[in-house]
Formats: sequence, structure tokens, C-alpha cells
Amino acid sequence: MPRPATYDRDETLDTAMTLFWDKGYHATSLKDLEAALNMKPGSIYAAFKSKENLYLLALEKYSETFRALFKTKVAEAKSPLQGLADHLRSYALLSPNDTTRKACMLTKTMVDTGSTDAAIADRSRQYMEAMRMEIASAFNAAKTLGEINSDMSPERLARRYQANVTALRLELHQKTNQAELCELAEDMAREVEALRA
Amino acid sequence: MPRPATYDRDETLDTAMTLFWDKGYHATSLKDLEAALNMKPGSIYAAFKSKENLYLLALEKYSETFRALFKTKVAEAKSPLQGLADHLRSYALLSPNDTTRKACMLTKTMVDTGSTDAAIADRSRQYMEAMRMEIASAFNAAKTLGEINSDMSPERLARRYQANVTALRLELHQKTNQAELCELAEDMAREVEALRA
DNA sequence: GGTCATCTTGATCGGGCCGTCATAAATCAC
DNA sequence: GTGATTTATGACGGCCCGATCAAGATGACC
Repeated sequence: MPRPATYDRDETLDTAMTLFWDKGYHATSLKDLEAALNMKPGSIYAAFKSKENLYLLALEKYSETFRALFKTKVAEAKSPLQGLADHLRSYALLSPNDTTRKACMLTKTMVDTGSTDAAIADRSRQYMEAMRMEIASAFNAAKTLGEINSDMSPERLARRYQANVTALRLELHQKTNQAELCELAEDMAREVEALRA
Repeated sequence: MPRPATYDRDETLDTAMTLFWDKGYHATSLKDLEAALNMKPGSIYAAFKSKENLYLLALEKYSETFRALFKTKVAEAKSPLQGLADHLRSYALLSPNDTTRKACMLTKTMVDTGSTDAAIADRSRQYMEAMRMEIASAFNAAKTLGEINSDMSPERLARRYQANVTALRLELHQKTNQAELCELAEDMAREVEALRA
């Protein structure tokens, strides 16, 4: 057997994800990647094929990581609806130096690549939809438990909920002050709780 | 008096605004601008100083145009609250080929330039705030008329409302289908109407 | 129609971009 | 220790970027 790679692929992908998430696809140069990943261009291309492909891998990791996190959080909550409401509040309670205090990477990606990289933008839309399905499934659980009215559409509620999350997280990007962020999150969370039958 | 310019400055700025709004700051190259404005690089720099400055001018125009439009629409509505609610619905009713069927340029700008062009991102934040003041003033009018409860905070309502607009317009960017767009806008509009005292 | 201030042109600049490749280094099997 | 095989390196290429500027074109005034 020949020489093994000297870097941890998963760890490297994680670093790339963070960098891309911060700066966006276009604004992240190979130089930036070389510095962050501690790899020379040749190695990057050997390992990940291209900048675009590396971005897609990072995006996939982002999507899976945070979708799983959401799923777990809702599952561990007192009830699906409560989990959904508290998830909104949790964004406003993020520590000031939490590294996830940013807009959703999928949102940023769609804006950043919508007119220049259809492949990436499309993938991002797919992940966004997958996330919405996850949310819908939580609303559906609430419905099954009789927590919300039976004539509610989980899909419609999910789109509304996702819109709230997207907007709330954009406020993180804009560095809106903590107090107003809490108010906004609270308003959104109350709307979810108001669905209780 | 010397030779006059051969182009209409305002019209040119409008074209630049549309282009920038579509493609974003980074993804718009001078070549793109040359083609769209029908000007050679020298002329562009003579007239607008730099790409960044041109962007700032286009952004200013965007901000003022759409803020005035909003103000007018609310003023002409049956009541401030009704104007606010219907404004949300109007996004979902935009013609399929309406050129303003896009995410808000201020939102896109903040995402696009947040990590690379502080000057532009800051300006965008300011315009966003100005728009929020405009919304707050509409809620305040509703309050004065007794349309909504007197213990409501116009600023807080405005931030919530702006979050809704931002998210709704991002759905335009994603080309969400008309039916679901209408549902989402309706959900948001109903929330506004539910404030009625 | 001559003068002159201004506008317009487009070749050109330095630089950074993404991506490649020949070479060197490292590891394992025997 | 040797050879086979993979990884790592970083200088380099071709391209396009935003920006400049000297020269030419144009129109307003006398």
C-alpha cells in the first residue's frame, strides 16, 4: 500500500465549509482556501477536483449537519410544537461569539450563485426543500398528537416557518442588536405557539 | 459651454441598477456594464468614478425609488393597516415577467458584500433601516387612527413586518411557484390584519 | 470657422483569478 | 534496501478583472 494522505478529509471539509459560509462562493479565492486548509493548490485539486466541487461537498455537509441537528432538537423537546417554537428562540440566544451566528448558508448560496452558477444554486434549492420537508414532518407530528388543529397543512406551515427562520438568521448576518433580535424571535415563536389547538 | 454628454445619466443609472440587482456586485463585470450601459470603460470611470461608486449610486436610486413607492401605496390605501397587508399580497401578485420579481436589492447586497466591501454593506444597512422607519411610520399612523392597539410598538411591528417582506421576496428569487407564494403572502397579510383592535 | 473645454475611445496596465503539471517526497510491500 | 505507488509541492499559464490615459472626436461659443 502506498503513502496515505496527511490530512483528515472530514476536518478539511469542515474548515472549507466555515470559510465558504463566511465569505461566499465568489469571494472565496483559492488563496483563501490554501491558507485555511493548509494545502497547496495541487493537493486541493487532487483531493476535491475543483473549487465548485469542493463547495458542493461543503454545502452537502452543511445541509446534513444542520438538518440532523434540527431533527434531534425537535425530537428531544417536550412536544413537536414546543420544539419548533423554541428552535426559533434559540437563534436569538446564540452566544455573541458563536460561529454559527450567520445567515443560513443555503440562503447565502442562492443569492450568491443564483445568476452565475446554476448547478450550485439548484443544489442549494434542493437542500432548502429537504429542510422544509423536515419542518413539515415536525408539524405533522404535532398534528398527529392533536397539538394543532387537524385542518392545518403541515407543508404550508412549514413554508411559513422556514420564511421566519430565514429572515431571523439574516438579522444575525446584519448584526442586529440582541434585544431586538430577541423580540423578533419571540414574536415568531409566539405565532407558532398560537397554533396550539 | 463645452460639449454635453451623449447619455442620459438617470437612465444609465437605472440600467446599472437593474444589472447590479440581477447579478450582484461581484458577479457584475466591467464588460457587463460596458455592454448594458453602452459605454466604454473610460466613459464609465469619467462619469461614475469607479465600479464601487456606481454601485452605491445605483443602490441609492433603488432605495429611494422603492421607499417612495411604498409610501405612496400605503398613503393611497383605505387605511394604513390595510395598505401594509395588501402590500405583502402585492408581491405574490406580481406578473410572471415583472422585472421586480426578485429578492430585495438591499438584502442581496448585504449578503454579497458583507465580508468584502464594508462600505457598500454598511450603506445597505442604512437604507434597510430607513425603510424600516418608513414601515414603522405606517404602523404608527394605524395606531393614531386607533386601528391597532395603543400598547403596540411600531418599531417592533416594523421589524417583524420587514422580516416578512424580506423572506417573501427571497421566495421570488427562488422562483417558488405562484400558488405557494400566494399562500405565504396571505398568511403574512392575515397576521397584519389580525392586529386590528 | 477657429478655439477650447469637455466627452469618448479602446489599447493597455498590473494584478489576481482558477487550474495544471513536472518534480520531489513519503510510505508500504517484499 | 529497493521499487512501486501515491501524495505533496509550488511555479507557472492563460485568462479576465478593474482601472488608466493619451489621443481623437464633438459641440458651444466667439
